[in-house]
Amino acid sequence: MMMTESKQIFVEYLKQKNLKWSQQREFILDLFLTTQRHVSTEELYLLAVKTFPQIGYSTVHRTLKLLSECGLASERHFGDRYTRFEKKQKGQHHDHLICTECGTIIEFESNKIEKMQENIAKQKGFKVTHHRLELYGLCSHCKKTTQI
Amino acid sequence: MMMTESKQIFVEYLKQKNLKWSQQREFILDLFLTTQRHVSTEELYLLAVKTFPQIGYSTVHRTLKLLSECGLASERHFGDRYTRFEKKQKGQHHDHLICTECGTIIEFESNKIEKMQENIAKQKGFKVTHHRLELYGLCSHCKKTTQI
DNA sequence: CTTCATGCAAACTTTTTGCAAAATC
DNA sequence: GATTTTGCAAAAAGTTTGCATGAAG
Repeated sequence: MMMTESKQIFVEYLKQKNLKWSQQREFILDLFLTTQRHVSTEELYLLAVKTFPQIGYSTVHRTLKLLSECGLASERHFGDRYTRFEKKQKGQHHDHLICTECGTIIEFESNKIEKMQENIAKQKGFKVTHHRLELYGLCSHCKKTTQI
Repeated sequence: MMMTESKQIFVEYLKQKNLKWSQQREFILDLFLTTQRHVSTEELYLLAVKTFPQIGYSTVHRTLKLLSECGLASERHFGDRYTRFEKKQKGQHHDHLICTECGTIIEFESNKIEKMQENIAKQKGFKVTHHRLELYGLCSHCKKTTQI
């Protein structure tokens, strides 16, 4: 079995909780790691079925929940009503640019903005633990094609 | 009938769409305007029932949708699975500080941050139409009480 | 008196759960 | 062999819709 760092974390988490390693769990983890960042359960399920036809929706769903629990994924909501799962790499925070036309999601980070956020929070007496910043608009491609 | 500016906008919108003014619609608009900013349909319905016992959930829901359509409200998702409705005042944009302990939501705005967002978007070729910035953490009150 | 809104209940959508059969330890 | 997982189907949780009745224009 190929043992990436993520897989080790997952295996370790399962062991610690007296849960079992399974073909499906390994398959879903691998698939999740190779997809674009922001999949819904539905999307990952549809992908999974292609190479693992008998797999169940709930298995995918429960595995994604497990991945969230052990810190490999985090759940996000981008305005539609799907829960999306994002890969979480240790210490790597980023924000999102989202194209409202084609759905493209680009990641970015800005220390300057984060500093300012801290300042604002301090003014209001808040201690920030995390944040979310999303810029919605048209990507370079859609900007051209939707011009009249 | 007391005619606030919001009410005029709503009445105008209904007229234009050949829809009717009704007791319920007026009541729900008034109630919505006097609540804290971020109510879900459920929350507003429960409030409404207190003084208008026979009112229906779907009436509340449909009225909130109408308010969104005519620009008096906008739909938001804050991570839980409720859709929340926020009052929208013309030209007034703001972001949110959210206490993860007690749920308090404080609004703020920062032109500096918005300028920086524009810069970043420009670098990536994006044309930003709107954005959302949420800072999660502990408010001044909860910061104290959760300290060990 | 015609058309639209209401309130109910039922349908939908997405997420979650119960359970018998199967896989893991 | 005992215990957990799986995949199904059914339940939950939130949102949306169809329809007979009642209100608005």
